[in-house]
Amino acid sequence: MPQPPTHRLGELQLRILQVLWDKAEAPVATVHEALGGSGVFAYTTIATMLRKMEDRRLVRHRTEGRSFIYRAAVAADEVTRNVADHLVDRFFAGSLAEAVSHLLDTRDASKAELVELEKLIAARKQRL
Amino acid sequence: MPQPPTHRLGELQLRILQVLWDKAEAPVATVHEALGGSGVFAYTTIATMLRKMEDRRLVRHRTEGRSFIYRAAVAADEVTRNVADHLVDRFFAGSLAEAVSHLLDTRDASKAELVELEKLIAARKQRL
DNA sequence: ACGACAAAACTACCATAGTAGTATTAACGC
DNA sequence: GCGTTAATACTACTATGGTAGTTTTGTCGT
Repeated sequence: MPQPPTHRLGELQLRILQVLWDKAEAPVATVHEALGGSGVFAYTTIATMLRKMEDRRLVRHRTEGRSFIYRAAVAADEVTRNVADHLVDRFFAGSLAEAVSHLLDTRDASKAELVELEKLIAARKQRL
Repeated sequence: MPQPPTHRLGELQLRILQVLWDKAEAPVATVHEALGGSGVFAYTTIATMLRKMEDRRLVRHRTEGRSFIYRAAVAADEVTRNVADHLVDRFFAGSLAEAVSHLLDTRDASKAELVELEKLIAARKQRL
């Protein structure tokens, strides 16, 4: 089965997946609610999107009574990895350091964050 | 002028922008060539895309003789920042450390890279 | 002046994301 | 049984990215 190209998901698709990752599984109504309810999206919008996403094998469903209970068919890690990799490749010519440098530049990291990053890196150096 | 939403550019658009960032300005033919010439894209594909991108204010052009000389209307930094921010927000709930951690996990960074990152972070700590 | 050429303009597709109204169906309460 | 309701199914439409053929136009060499 060709994994769907997860590095190019739309905004809504992502949000839907995040709900499903969070809840493991959920009927349409729950996803709809989690995304802000009818003030934000029509119920049918979510239902339609879920159906389209099932075509693309991003989610699956089982039936319970007359309801479809959906769950994600791609792992959060998987998607995150694809997106992040893609980003680093496209914008930083594959250079991790450049990518991080840019992140530090533009999100002005706090002292605490920097310390945490140092710890991360130290830990990783150990592991080599 | 509402900046165009640069965090959602297509692959080709990105590649075109990268050529223009690299060359400052260029006629269609040059962009076309830089992207691999007719073996990869028809000339008209690039021309059409550039026109669409001008509609969306991603590029601008001036006329020289009968040729359009295009240049990027969005800065590389700008776009990179938007995309990276978007990524961190969407996937890591805004946590820079989480984002970097994930990057380290999945791209198994070399020792040299880790050292470089340490330097980056040290330098940044100084600057606070 | 005229024809060749090169450039842009126009047109036309396809795919996918997003959005949502309308139709259908099926179960449940009464 | 029958109607209400809640669910999915169907349909339709907009926007955008990608792709490229066809047409028009303008300039340059002869």
